[in-house]
Amino acid sequence: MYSQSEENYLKAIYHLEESSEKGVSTSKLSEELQTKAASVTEMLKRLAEKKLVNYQKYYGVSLTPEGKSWALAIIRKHRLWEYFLVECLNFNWDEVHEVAEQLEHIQSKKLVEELDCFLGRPSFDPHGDPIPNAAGVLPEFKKRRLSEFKVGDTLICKGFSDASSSFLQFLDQHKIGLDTLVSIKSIQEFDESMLVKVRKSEIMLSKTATQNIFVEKNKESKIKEKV
Amino acid sequence: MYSQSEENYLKAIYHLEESSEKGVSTSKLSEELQTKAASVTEMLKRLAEKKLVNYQKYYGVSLTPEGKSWALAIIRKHRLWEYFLVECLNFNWDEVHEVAEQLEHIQSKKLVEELDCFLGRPSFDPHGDPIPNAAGVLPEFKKRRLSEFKVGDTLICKGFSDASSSFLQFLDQHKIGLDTLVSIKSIQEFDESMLVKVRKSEIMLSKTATQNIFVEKNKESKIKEKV
DNA sequence: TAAAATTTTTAGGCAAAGCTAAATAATTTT
DNA sequence: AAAATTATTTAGCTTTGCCTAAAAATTTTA
Repeated sequence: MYSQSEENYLKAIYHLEESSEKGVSTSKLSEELQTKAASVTEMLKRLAEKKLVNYQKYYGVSLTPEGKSWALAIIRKHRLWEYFLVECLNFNWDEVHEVAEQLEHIQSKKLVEELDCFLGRPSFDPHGDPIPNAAGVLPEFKKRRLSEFKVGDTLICKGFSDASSSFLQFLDQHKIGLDTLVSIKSIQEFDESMLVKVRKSEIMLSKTATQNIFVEKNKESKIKEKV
Repeated sequence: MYSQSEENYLKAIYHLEESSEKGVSTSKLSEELQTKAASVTEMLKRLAEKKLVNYQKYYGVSLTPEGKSWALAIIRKHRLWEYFLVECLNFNWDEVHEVAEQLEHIQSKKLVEELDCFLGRPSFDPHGDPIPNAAGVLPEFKKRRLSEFKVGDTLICKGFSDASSSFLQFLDQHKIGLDTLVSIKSIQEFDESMLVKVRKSEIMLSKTATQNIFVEKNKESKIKEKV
């Protein structure tokens, strides 16, 4: 339907709209996409003709509803593929982006829906970013960091921030990955480090670490609490 | 490394070299790729410069070892993705081609190797076509049709010919799919139809049907025979 | 508020990959 | 063996998406 290049522009505009109050300018886009401003201008004219963006010479650009919904569809694909790569194909979180950039442009409604289903309709990708559903709606609950919880809570790891490879290796060593169960045993007051239980063993996590681990409340553990 | 278009040419040349004794001509290629002969000539010159093909004006084209190995890499990806789509994502055999045409161009060594591993290193795709290994070597044993076997043999379905959708539905109804076990109970002499056992039930298959089902000898059943 | 600085757009090019029409080479027919 | 037919290549044009350099608009600053 649209070219890879056009899709990349839509995605970039979407991300820039999200991450800043002001509108999206030609120069911001050119930096994001690593192209020259002149090329951006040209493309914006083309996208405006296709009614994917509102573009006013010299005054920046915004997505139309059509453009936004297309951007969300690409982001959905990107994040589902990232999830697949980490969950099924043993990729690390810092390796998935490049490949997902390619996979997100594959055109097939059925492919996306079946992949989503195969993966168990995940709500967050391995970086903790929300995955829009087929209708382009983002999950309501926002991502929460392990550092936000208290002693006694049991949580399921649902994502990790882009982090140094040493952090990554640390998690790997302790076999902390997507869907790993973690329960908080104690919290040191002075540095907010946590002693957590993972499977059979107890591990000490610094505040830096707990801020970079995204989690969800464990539904099963709620049941146990009641019993 | 190479563009999608270049890869499609390499693949097309490979297939035409396989399927006919004579060399590959500009017109054959232009028909295969649905482009004009003039465009083919242009591309062949480009591929020759990159040492992917041997090209002699007016006398057709052939792949160099480099070109052949690249073609096999693409075919490997194509068939692995087809296998994935059918096995994991509920695609039917007649739906996979279009999507695999896109997926085969994704560039990532790790992706291909991990996918291969995830799928259990299959030797044949859902159409019964052989999948080259990472070194570009095709599986030795060639595909065999159910119709070639005799009473008492137990076999594993490994592929199905491109067939009518009614054949497809028939197989679906009887839950005959990839890796389904089939054992031959009896063969009618006059029309070579087979009575086969699939799980709990017995099914009658016409010769047309048995010729379109590709199978492999079941290793486990060999063991049972010896016991 | 006018000059300076910055940002954006326009104009003109380039490469990839397709096209049509015309020219040329190869093959077949007479 | 020449003519006719068919296949292939060349030449010139189109679109996409990028580039540089120059021009124009906007914003900042003095």
